[in-house]
Amino acid sequence: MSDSTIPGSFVAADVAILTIRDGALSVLLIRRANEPFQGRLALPGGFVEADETVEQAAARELFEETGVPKSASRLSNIGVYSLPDRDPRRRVISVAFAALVPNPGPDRPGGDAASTQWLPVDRALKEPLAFDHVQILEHAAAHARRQLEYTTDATAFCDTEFTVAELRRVYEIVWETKLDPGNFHRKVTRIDGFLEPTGETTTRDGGRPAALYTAGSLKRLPLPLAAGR
Amino acid sequence: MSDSTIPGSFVAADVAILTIRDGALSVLLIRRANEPFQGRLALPGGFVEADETVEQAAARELFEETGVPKSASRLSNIGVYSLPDRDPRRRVISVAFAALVPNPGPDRPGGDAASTQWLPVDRALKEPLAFDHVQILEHAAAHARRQLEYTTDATAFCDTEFTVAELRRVYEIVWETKLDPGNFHRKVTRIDGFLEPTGETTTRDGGRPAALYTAGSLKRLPLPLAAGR
DNA sequence: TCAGTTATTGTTGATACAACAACAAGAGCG
DNA sequence: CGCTCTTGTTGTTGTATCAACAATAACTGA
Repeated sequence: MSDSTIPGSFVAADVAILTIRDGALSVLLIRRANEPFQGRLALPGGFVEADETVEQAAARELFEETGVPKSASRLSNIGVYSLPDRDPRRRVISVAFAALVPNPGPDRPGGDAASTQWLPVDRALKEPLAFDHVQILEHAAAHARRQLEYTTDATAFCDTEFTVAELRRVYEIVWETKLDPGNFHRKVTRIDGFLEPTGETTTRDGGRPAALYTAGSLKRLPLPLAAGR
Repeated sequence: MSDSTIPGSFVAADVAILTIRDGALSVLLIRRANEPFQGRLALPGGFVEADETVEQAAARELFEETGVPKSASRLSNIGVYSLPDRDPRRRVISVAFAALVPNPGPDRPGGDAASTQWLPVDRALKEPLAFDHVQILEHAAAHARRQLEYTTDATAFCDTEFTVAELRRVYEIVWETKLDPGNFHRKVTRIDGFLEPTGETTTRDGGRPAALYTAGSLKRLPLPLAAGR
């Protein structure tokens, strides 16, 4: 604890805003207007202000770019990126978050319109993103995939009311697997606190009407939901 | 991304150095010599220097306090603590880590001797620790407990060579459960890459000689090791 | 009415696991 | 040396779980 030399830093919060679009896990990117990395695609982010926590800064970025209130998403810390030269100009330590949000629909970037765009994660990872954002995005995607095994976060990708099949599709897309509809249905409906039935049904996916559910209060699954077993 | 106002911060790395001592999950605490919180117990930590990452700063703290090289421990990021007033003097954002180290033996604090001490985590949590270190320690302990389910990190609490029973005791202590010796033995020895047999045996725990193992290359368990099931 | 589609529930054979029993291999002691 | 004590390791078995697949339910649209 050397209180004598105290090197100051700048702390930023960067957010990988993830959703399911057109059958693919996708991320919201912005095109940078300023140096450094002018013109490059980057994750939304900004400096942490004096009166806010890093979580609040991340939630602010999320809202500014998508209009999604923090309560309607699942925001989780995925790491700290602190290589001394990750920003060519000055030292910036970045705290990265992943935000899981429902499909925002056709195309209506909430914030500064033209400069933001959704891109499937696999394609985004091939882009020359600004800073170390390729690495951050890789970690965010891996984090989301793991998160789906142990938590109920998959519901964050769905609208407030959703069917079991819609939830199943989330897992199938993020994990890139096929899941047995019957077994999946039993599994998730049996877990107490995962899904709350609304009593309503819908036929929006065709076929027999499906019961509608909202996300329950359970956050952590008692038994992990496994892929391919 | 407001590049105009750039509020600087100080970034610190705090480390909850955990081990198994006297049958309890324990943490290394230091008694603070300076204000703020002079005289209070605190987690080891310090500011991140200009030329190092937060991980390097944490590893440096770990080595300074225990002499344990980073390679002999499992160091993992457990969160960022950034309430604006968590440090009464100036804004300090803390990146917290948990380090799992083998039992350091009777009592030989590597660093500045008299001011460091091991304390069982439950007792440490009742102390009025400096800053928000109670919260950090709570999270670190919870993190370690969860980590043991999904990863092979339990081996970090053992010496380089250890028996299956010694490993089992780690789980029993951290999870506060009893595990069936036979079933546990089968389970862990069946998992490929978890344990590497050395060919040697030991009778240091009494009874029939037990085979010695070293930690394998596997980091993440294919199936979680569950308590009470 | 019938075909098509999806939802939900049943059935079943294989598998995994917890509980417990049995056996192995040393130490200590008379 | 034989006996007991202790712990490690392997067997056995009834039960619970689960994946695979079949059957049925409830709608839409032709």
